[in-house]
Amino acid sequence: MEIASKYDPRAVEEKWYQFWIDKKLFHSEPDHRVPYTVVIPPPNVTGVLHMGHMLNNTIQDVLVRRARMQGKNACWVPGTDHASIATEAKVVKMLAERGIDKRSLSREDFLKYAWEWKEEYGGIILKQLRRLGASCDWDRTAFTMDEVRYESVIRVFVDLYNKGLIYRGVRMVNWDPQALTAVSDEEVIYKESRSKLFYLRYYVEGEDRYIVVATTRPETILGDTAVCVHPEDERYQWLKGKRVIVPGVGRAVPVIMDEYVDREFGTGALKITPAHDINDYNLGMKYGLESIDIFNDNGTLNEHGGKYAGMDRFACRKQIVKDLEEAGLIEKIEDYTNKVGHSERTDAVIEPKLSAQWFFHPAKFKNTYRHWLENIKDWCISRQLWWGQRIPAWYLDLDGRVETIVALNEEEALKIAKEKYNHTGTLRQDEDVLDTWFSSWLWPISLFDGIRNPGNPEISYYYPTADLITAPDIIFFWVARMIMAGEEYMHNVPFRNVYFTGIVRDKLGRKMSKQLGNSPDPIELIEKYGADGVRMGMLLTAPAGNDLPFDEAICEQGRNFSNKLWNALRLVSGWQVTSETSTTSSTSATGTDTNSVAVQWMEQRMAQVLEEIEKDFDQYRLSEALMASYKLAWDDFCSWYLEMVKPAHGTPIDRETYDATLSIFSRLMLMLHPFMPFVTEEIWHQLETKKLELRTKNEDSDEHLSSQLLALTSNFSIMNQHMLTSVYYDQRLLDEFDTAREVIAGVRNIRNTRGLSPKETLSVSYIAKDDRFQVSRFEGVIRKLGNVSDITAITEQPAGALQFMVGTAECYVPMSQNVNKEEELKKLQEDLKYYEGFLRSVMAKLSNEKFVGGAPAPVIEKERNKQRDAESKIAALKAQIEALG
RNA sequence: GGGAGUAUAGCUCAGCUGGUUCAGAGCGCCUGCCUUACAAGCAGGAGGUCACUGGUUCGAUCCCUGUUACUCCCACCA
Repeated sequence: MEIASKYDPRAVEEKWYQFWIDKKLFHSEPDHRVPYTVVIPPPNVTGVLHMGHMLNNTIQDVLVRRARMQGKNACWVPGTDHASIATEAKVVKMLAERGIDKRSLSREDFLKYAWEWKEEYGGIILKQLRRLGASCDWDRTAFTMDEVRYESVIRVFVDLYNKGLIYRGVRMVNWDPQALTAVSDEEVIYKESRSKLFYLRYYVEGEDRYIVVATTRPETILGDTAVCVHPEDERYQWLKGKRVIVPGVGRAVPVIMDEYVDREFGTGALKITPAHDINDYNLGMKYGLESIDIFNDNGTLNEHGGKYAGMDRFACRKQIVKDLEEAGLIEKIEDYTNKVGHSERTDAVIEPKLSAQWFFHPAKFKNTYRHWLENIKDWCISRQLWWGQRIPAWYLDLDGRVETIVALNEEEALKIAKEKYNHTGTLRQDEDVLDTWFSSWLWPISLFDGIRNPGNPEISYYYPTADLITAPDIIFFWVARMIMAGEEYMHNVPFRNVYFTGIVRDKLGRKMSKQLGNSPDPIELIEKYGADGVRMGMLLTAPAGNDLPFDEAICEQGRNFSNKLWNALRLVSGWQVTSETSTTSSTSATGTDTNSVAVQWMEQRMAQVLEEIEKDFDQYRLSEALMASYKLAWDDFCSWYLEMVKPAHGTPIDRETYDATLSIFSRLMLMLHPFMPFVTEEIWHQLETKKLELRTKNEDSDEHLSSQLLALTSNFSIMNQHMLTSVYYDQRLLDEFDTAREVIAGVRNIRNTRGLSPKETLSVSYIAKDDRFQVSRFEGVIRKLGNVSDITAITEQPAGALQFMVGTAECYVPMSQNVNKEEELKKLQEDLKYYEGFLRSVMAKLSNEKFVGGAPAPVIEKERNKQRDAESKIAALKAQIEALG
């Protein structure tokens, strides 16, 4: 048996992933089984794998693999998102690097470049997922802009338009001056920032008096069309009906009065710039104010900026402040902290801007999502980009007015134009594309072609999906909208459960991000610790819903665990098996009795843990389930079971125990497989091969048959074996083992503290106070693992022995040499003190009449038991102290 | 400004309907070991006023009041 002592994940992982792919084990087709569907939250097509994806996809894979092993028809559909803003930005950048200006290209040429880019870099993230072991059905890989998804989006747009849920209108939108597009409210992130509050003087027209107005954005005075005060504000009553001069601009604007103004803030006077602030816009509408847009799309000042035209908005702010100061129009400047909206995608400061956009009106879903969407607002779904689904709206200029035609394609649009307006010329299609979320909200439906082809066998079978695993920060972007689409088009929500993962943070609690550079490269981690190790690291730090402070050390723990399993395989593989059957074997005193009780115990223990794990999975407590499996494998199986049945050096193991061991080991691999797919597949195969070799060898079957069987085994995979289910287990046997374990630990502790060699055989005697102390079944185990020659029940405590307690039983280890009286006494005294204190607290309860009167009988009985146990321990300790002293 | 959550060992977290799974786990730490599967290992061990305060109760980590600290979501007052 030449097996390396260090497990090498690399070759194993490559081999088995290819095997799974070759055998098409991830592929799913509708059949008679119960479906278990998961759709991947599609990552950006341009993205690379980061730790958030690792977590998210590991969880999905665990659930999918487990469901598959439970006999469900598991279907995990992968795909990517076209991410219009992010991708278009990257393509623009790439073109710029090649010296090409986007504006010099036609839409078609630009899209050609974009597709090229997508083909080249688009697959990366999905390839990386393979390294993680993700068992996605790659044959179903989708893209939000592929034919099915593109058409689905267009159909939905047309349909919603016809239902009156989509409209085009001029509204104040969040403008991203870097990406040059509108973004939705959800895509604006407000960040606290230190800024200044400028107090500006607005002189009253034709008078020397002035009013002071506070603003954080002095450059917007160029677009001022009014000043507003509270109608009941005593300070400003004299301004009623007057006009004031916008400082530095010279324009006279009216003073209006509205309750909107907060009298406490600033000076209680507010300047109104309807084109550049949503609240000002509303006031402008109310009072019929003029709206002066002073910005170009890229955030520079336009012709309304006068001498500032062409300047960037922030440069302009500086300059205008300087100019106003020189003109004596600034009263004062204060430091001020406020929140400034930034674009989620580009981080540019958002500029409120008036423009014509398309909106989706979700009011009809208000009741359904009251708890999520208290203040539901219309969703701006158009984006001023080329990369994405182009809005299927065509415009027709008819004698000065514009008619809008929404249709599936140009041909349809032309037909409508002809029928409705008797127009036969060309039409102008809307230049904008749809928000990416407008395609992702259809994902669970469009993946199965349920939009274009309602009621098809796939959508009927796979929808609704089982679990959606996603991050909580896209509840509004994505989850809520998917539910809306599901109800609108499938009359059913798209998933049964939503599992919200935590946010991956670094050790300092900071969110992992590219800018901070605090995110490890997942692929490097996999190279270092193996995919199984990294998966385990992710899962152990991620109790459901919590943020996970990621620490590489836990991947190391995962790697070590793989190695531990690997070495257990090495051990078991090396054992020689007796040719005779176990019943006639009489190899040693600690032989088959010990082994058979060991097997019994391990079986019970597995059943017990299996029950735990099932409960954990029911509650999606994956890290608990993994931890329970980890302890079962490491502590119970390796540290206890294997040590119990391990044959003495150079001696063989009996056949029955060996078979049982292989079987237990193999089943352990099944339990662990969803968490650690690679190492378990490898070990499982080796174990199955071993089993088969053994069987065919022993039964004298012909070699041809056995090689055929072997070939067959090599075609099997652990991943579609049947997952174990919990069965009845014998709690009493488990309890007895725990007693034996404590005896062994007691003996080992004595060795450790007294510096005795593990090779020196000791003997143990005990005084049991009641039948809770049962060691007969596990005597052989105690002998073997404690290196104890004999275990004797006695009634009198022996002289010159060291002592420890297991429950209420006193255990003694007679010493040949003299024991250190001082030290032993000290130990005993400490114990005595503890139990006396314990007894006091118990007695305090029992002598409290209110307790005895008020507590239920079982509780009182428990207290009485505590009292009895404590008293007997105290008596025993006193006797020992007496004997020593 | 509105709402929600969290606070338990050095770290990350379990702890179901108040009382023996009530003070736990993993990692880390300490001590001793290369015991022929594994030093990526083996054996043993130490660590906590369950944030602070008051209350309910025979009894509180658990229920209630308040305080403090942190986190998240929503709104966005110039």
